[in-house]
Amino acid sequence: MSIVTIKDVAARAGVSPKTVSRVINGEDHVRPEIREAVQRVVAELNYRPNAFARSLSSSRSYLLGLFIDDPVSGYAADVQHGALLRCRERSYHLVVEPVDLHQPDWKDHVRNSITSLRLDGAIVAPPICDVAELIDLFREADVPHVLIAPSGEPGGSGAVRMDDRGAAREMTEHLIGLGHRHIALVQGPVSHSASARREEGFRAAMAAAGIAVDERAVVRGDFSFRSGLELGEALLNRADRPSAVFACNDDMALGVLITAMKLGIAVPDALSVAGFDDAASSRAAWPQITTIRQPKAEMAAAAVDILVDPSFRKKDAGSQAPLMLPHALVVRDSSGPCPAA
Amino acid sequence: MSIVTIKDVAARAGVSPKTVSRVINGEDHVRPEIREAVQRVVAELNYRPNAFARSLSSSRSYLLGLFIDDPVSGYAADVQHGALLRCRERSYHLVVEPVDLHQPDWKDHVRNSITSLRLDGAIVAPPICDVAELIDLFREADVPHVLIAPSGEPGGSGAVRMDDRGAAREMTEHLIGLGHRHIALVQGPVSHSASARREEGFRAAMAAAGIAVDERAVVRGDFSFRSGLELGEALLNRADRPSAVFACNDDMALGVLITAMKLGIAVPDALSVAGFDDAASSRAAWPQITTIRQPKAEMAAAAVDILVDPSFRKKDAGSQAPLMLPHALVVRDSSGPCPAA
DNA sequence: GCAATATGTGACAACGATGTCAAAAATCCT
DNA sequence: AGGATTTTTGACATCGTTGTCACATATTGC
Repeated sequence: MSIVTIKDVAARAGVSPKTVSRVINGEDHVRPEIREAVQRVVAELNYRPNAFARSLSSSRSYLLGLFIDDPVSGYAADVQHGALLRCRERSYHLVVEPVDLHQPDWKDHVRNSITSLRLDGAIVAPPICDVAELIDLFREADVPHVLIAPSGEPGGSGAVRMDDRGAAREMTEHLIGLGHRHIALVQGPVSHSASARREEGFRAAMAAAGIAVDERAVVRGDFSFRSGLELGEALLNRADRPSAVFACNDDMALGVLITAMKLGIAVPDALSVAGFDDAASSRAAWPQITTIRQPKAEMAAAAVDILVDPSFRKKDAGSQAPLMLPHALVVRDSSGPCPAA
Repeated sequence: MSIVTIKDVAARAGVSPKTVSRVINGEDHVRPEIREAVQRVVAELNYRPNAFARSLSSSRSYLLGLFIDDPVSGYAADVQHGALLRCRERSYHLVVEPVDLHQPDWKDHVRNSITSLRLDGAIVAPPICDVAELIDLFREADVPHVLIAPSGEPGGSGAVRMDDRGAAREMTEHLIGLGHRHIALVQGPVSHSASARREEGFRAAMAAAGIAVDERAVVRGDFSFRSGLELGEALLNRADRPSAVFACNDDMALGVLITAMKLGIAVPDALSVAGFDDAASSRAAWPQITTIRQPKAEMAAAAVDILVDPSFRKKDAGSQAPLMLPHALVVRDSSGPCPAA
């Protein structure tokens, strides 16, 4: 027989299905000897509970949804991997749901996966963790959800984040410490709320060092390689070009780096470039890019923990402070002493 | 009431649940007027069938598994995205399952998802689509499965592939057409069966042009950026260095490109570099890398189609010829005329 | 107009687990 | 020892859908 059911196990072990169920789910009130006997039979028969039957009957789905804007990005891949492995440890499953806000029916897709799959919880990645319309969908359906690096205080939602402000400040201090005074900032898009926090950190560090920010050297990209290319060109062709560029993600930093290369500006000798994210591209560049390591996988794993942890399911969920995970400054070869200094 | 069941719809429409079921599943034998009436009620009540109940009852799970070696790679992301979107169109769901052959219990994980989730089908990405032990797991469980770009003729399994041999041949011909005679080949790892086919294509083109292959310039990497870096260094430091390097994937091509840059060798003026894959890195490099566009998302989508198509479920599944999807030569800036020519 | 066939429709029993609750067994008290 | 607990166990209903099969209603052919 190909498919082993709980009844088969029960029959073989000489107990009722319910008792087998108890053993499987690690519940109390089973005599140790019986528990062992059942476990032996489970192993013998190689029995695996049918996830659907279990979900149907228990009204828990053992399914978590990961809602992502752009599932092809490296950021998404890291987040997904972190969530996936933790789900596996907890014997949950993960369903990845791309959310394309440009499509008119994106809400239907989300509602569909919520109700049809009866998700036990949702993880919402940036930048869509800041889309109120989306979050409301989870609220309405009463689905516990954790936001990764959201903008504000997420009332009623769980949240996991890193200290974007502090990290940007550290990076800026690193550049200042190398003697740089004229530092450009390549901002991220307004839609990513982390952008604003990184800018804050940058300005805080500059202010603390008593350096005035050159406002014409604070420009805004869209986190794409291409925008880094374009903004780098604008920035580096100026007569009084900055001696360092801090880009708010690695793809843009790479764009700046390559522009410098095209223009014959040596990095890091004539120009320092810093990124943010520790994406694969920052290591596959030459020179390798100094950056901030974001705990992407760790944040996702923590989000899984929060959702799976029964204590989170209580009513006072929203009152818990957002979990803050540590980042790290990764100094590589694209940043060096200021030539003028 | 928060949860709408099929009974609610049936009651409101004045028919039996079974009839509603028929409408939902697009079955025959429902009078058009009734069908419409039911559909109206479904829309009104915003009813979504409970996926678990449906699966339990019908013994179809509407779930496909995607088995991937390294879920963080860009290749995986593209494959996953292609599969995901097609699944959505077909109203299936996708479960991503990382398979880490280094972990002793990888088989358990796979078996677990097969039996516990009752997968309707499996998609197996390279390189693990060539792992017989894994494929046997699907055979034993009688799970329809489609391999993406497998090595040999997959007896009993479905397959979707591209013409690696032809593509490599085209790329080599492109280089030869630019006047190159001394062309290096940076091979992929033996574990990736596509590697061998790409080498074949390379040799075929060279032979057809009557050019002898410099065997010392045929080296093997592991598809990583780092290996491209190292092999590039070995290749380009030789006295009689090749005028063109054809790397079997973009990451390695990027490694070669960056080595050339370090050594002060101008690309494409003094050296042409070609890649394979059309990964993001090939576009985020400078100069942008000439490469082969692999139909990654398309292969994945086709795999979904095959699995969902009932005709595939018939016994003669294996007899169908593997589906071949078109690639494209993408000429960008890293390849140019041979300087010596 | 009356069999013989199609075509709709619904009752009912699965699917394989868990929740509830009551019965049975073991343990604890004087 | 015997009643009061506590712990362990299983019968049975249930989750929300679909498969099966029988029935009711149209359609066809002669």
